[in-house]
Amino acid sequence: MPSSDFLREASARGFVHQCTDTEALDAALCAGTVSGYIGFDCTADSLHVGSLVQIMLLRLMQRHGHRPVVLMGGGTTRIGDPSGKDESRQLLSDAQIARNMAGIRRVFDPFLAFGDRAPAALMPNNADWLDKLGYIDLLREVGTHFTVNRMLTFDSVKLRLEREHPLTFLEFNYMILQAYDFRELYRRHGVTLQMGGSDQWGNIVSGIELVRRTDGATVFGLTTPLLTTASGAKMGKTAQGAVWLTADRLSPYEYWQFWRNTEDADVGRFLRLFTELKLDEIARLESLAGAEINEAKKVLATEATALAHGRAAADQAAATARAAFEEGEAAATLPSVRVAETELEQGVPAFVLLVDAGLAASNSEAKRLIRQGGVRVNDATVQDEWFIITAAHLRDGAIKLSKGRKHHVLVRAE
RNA sequence: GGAGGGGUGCCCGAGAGGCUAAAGGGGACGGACUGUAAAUCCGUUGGCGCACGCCUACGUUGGUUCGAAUCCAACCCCCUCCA
Repeated sequence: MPSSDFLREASARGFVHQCTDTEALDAALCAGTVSGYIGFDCTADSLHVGSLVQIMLLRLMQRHGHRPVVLMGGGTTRIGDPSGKDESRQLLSDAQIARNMAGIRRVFDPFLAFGDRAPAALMPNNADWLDKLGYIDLLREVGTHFTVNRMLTFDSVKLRLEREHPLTFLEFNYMILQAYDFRELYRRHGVTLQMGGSDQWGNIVSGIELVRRTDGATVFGLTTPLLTTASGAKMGKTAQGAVWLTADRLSPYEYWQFWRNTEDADVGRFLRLFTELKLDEIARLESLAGAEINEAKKVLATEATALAHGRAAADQAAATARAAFEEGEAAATLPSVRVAETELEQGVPAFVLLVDAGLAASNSEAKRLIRQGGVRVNDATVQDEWFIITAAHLRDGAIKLSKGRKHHVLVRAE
């Protein structure tokens, strides 16, 4: 059992997959403030739940008085992470990267305190040092510490070679750049811990060794488990796409819904990782049997939403869902679309409204949905694919349009 | 630079002149069953005011043909081996 608060809670909550030296890290955490970092690529202007474990881990550090460091991969993104498959990654412009970085910064605001609070979070950008690197200098100074023999043994490399999938030299160099990042953060900010997903293990270890060889310092690495749902699916994909952490990409209500629809078997694990409820409370919630566990899912949804979007938005999302699902009412806070009043008075085919409301991608799809009995207007199933919706369907100024059991949109006249 | 293999729908992957809007699987969506869960079963899965019609689609551009994802040419990209 680790004696540092941070490590003890991190392992109890399921954040720890592997650690380079648990005891020594634990001792360092007990001795004083530790700065730990996780790197993020700047390939989009927001992050999705796929990164949430890492974000929560940084937050956990800060809660226990340590300094979280968010490394923006401004430099590495200029090259483009080659780990994707055959897709030709389009190079992002510097302006786009800058924009993405600003967007990602926003993601962290609710999770970390950057200001002047004691161990304020930092957000350096590796472009600050990578851009200036001279190739020959790097080879002489860093390259000598890496043996190809060793590099070939890393899983990321080995798997590729075994499966006879191409591995570009650029990709092969990635671990060197990442190792360089670690050393740079150690030198600039005294960062002694790198965290990341379990797939980062090799890269992290490389950094640790580089720091030890060139600077004679002992630094640590810690990885989080790879997250999949209990039924094996990748975390964070939903009908509409990725589950984004910012409201401009995904509304708090939909974010809440995502967590509400967690599989039974994942509830306990997710409560530990993605909420800050006490562990005994979580134990109680996850032990709920049968339909009771829905209560736990609601708590999970509300707590997780509160972290990303604030308590008020989370409560409102919960209330909206309660009204829509448990009372069968059209809560005024459901997502809504506006339609011209005149149009509504003349009557609009239901399939057209479905498309306008974003519930269907095309008229064909909308009609298909109706044919399959998946569409309801004010909770009455639409039978005819040419069904016309008129102002007469308005209830309190809105029409509740539903697709399937879970998707509701209010159509308002204007 | 040389030799060979390949680029198909959201993804994987069949097809090798008309019967192909393109098998099969995955994913996704809808329905049934439920608990806004999982598993299971059924259905759907290019667009178009849309049932036998039109348009768009098998790397790109041209060509052969009554007719091309399928044949030919050039080009682009990827992979393997050789130099």
